[in-house]
Amino acid sequence: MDHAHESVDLIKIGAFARLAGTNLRTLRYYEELGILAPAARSRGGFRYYRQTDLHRLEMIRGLQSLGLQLERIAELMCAPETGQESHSAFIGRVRAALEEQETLLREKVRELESQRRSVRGALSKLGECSNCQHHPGDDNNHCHPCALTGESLPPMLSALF
Amino acid sequence: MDHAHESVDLIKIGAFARLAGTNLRTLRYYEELGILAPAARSRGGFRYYRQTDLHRLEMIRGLQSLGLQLERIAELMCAPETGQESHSAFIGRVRAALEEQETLLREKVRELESQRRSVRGALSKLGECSNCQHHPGDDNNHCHPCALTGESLPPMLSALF
DNA sequence: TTGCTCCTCACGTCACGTGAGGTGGC
DNA sequence: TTGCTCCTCACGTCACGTGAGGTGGC
Repeated sequence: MDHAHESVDLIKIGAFARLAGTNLRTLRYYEELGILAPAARSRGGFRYYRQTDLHRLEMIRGLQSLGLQLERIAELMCAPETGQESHSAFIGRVRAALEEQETLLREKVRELESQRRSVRGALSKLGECSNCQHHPGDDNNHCHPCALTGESLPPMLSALF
Repeated sequence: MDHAHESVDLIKIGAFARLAGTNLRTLRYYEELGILAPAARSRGGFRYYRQTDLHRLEMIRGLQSLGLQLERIAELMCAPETGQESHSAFIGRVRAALEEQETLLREKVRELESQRRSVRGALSKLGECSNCQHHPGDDNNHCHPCALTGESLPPMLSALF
């Protein structure tokens, strides 16, 4: 348990947090939930992390940014030591986790690209608005429909008018 | 204030939430923060929303999924009625909000594409692992480096080994 | 009038943020 | 020994979740 001094690349929580762009509280919370445990503890209770655990942390952060809760992330990324498990079963779990993430990433990218098209559409319509004497307000139903074209506004403009 | 019955397309909070795929608590919270106010209230206090406000809600949700806090979203999407403001100043604010969103979307998509390449790399390497007799564990430094190739694992595999 | 929807508190939760007060490590 | 880092509580916060108890609307 206490071989911090004999291992090669263990670093303390502060350095680990800096390298990862996060902070101490978050790392302690992840340990509490069993998502990311330090490789060792010193006699005094100091946490020591492996540099390779930076990749694990990056994966956790990536899954969080996709909207997953930490409990779900813990399931997907559960430690290898789940009882006595065959090699192929372990590989299967890893593959399933990666494929799940792939699916989520694909869907999210599609969603964001669609949002982006919507924003671009609004920006291009906004070019006309700057040369228009009509103001969005209660009187003209917030420019719905547009007085120039008679068409309804792009959704992202409707959101702001 | 109380012209719910004379307006055309006002709907109650339940129908609005269903159409938007959200719930009542969230809508009430957005009103409390001043991000999304109902167009009208009935005598009894019932909230009435415009269908066009669905677009506003979608924009809020989109910005949230990019990691923005509601306070920041409130600033970006602040209502037109900010004192006496010129037409061009208002258009300028709208353009700034849309351009900010465009930038955030562009960056996020790049980030997700990069994550996706990383996941794909891990999945392809995992094909080799299923035919390998080595197990990741404390004894072999969790397959770091890989016993077959001598190279370090793809980050997303390192995260799970 | 009945039933469904909506109302306002108000306490709970998740993922941390932020000190208080104390100790470890080179 | 000094200074910086780390430790464990523990209360606060943001964005809601989830009832309790009561009233509005067709």
